[in-house]
Amino acid sequence: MRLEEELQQDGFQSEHQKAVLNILFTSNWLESDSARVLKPFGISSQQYNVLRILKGQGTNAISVNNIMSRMIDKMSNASRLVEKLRKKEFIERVTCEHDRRQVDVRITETGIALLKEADKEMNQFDMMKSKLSEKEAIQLSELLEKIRE
Amino acid sequence: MRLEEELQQDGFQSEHQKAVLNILFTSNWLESDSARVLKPFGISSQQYNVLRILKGQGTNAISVNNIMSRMIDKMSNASRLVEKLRKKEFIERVTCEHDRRQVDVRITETGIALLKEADKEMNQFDMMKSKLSEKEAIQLSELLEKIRE
DNA sequence: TCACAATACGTGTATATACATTTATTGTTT
DNA sequence: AAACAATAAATGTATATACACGTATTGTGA
Repeated sequence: MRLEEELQQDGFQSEHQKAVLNILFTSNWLESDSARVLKPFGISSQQYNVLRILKGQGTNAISVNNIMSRMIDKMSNASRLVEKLRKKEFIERVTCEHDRRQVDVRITETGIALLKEADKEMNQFDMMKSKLSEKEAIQLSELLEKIRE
Repeated sequence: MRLEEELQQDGFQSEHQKAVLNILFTSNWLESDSARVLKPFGISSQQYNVLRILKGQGTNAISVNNIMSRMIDKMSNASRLVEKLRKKEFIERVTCEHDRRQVDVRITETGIALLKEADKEMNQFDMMKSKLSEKEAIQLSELLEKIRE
């Protein structure tokens, strides 16, 4: 849908301004969709993000810092997120031998099972595939990465 | 910067997944930049958004509902945002004659002055102009709007 | 080796946010 | 006109978040 209609405006200062607002708006749009899907599972999209990062590490335990550096939202409090996931038994802590400041974390079987169920409902990637060709997806990533140069 | 480096990953499941994560990451990146710029002015980026909407209306007062429908983040509590801006005297309320449920709001001189100062520092649009051509900005908006179809 | 900087993580606190509910007013139906 | 639905905005409340500061541990330079 055109941004002009979404924000009830007749126009924007420039195409550059419109592009910025489109990024922010689309991100919010995606975010609120995943919040809705994840709510029945009792996790936030940030917690989902952490679980996916940990699943990507398989049986490896990684540090809270390592998790943080892989998160989309760098500013979030990884420590508290991890604690919340631990209380729900989706992840577990492993004491790190060579550096006792560090807390290593890995996903549990329960966590993997949850992700499996949640991923069935999280159809954002399938949605994307129906909306954009692979070529267009690559183009989109290229444009966004150009902005962050 | 490439998303693989930003998130310390060697790859993604698909170009579609990468594109979704790129949208979320870039939005966060823009958002935290504006939060940093706006902090000295004592307003959040949502409050800035409301002020810009009201400035766009000139001397016209518009309802809280109207503001909400124009906001990027639809889920935010427009009522409370308006109250915060009013306390700082950046906006004022006008009692609506024909519908006393409604609260009309308009920007004050102080608010306009603040926006003027803040806009000097908010160089996201200039930044965008240096990173993307107008053609690319249009292309980016088109791709994002295609996703939301 | 001892002081001190650096690092990893946790916590305190003020503020923000999401969502449901409440209050006030207006529209509508009979 | 009375009863009830619909709408606009405010508020209550639980949770989330940002940011500064605290604590424990490790690295490092004199």
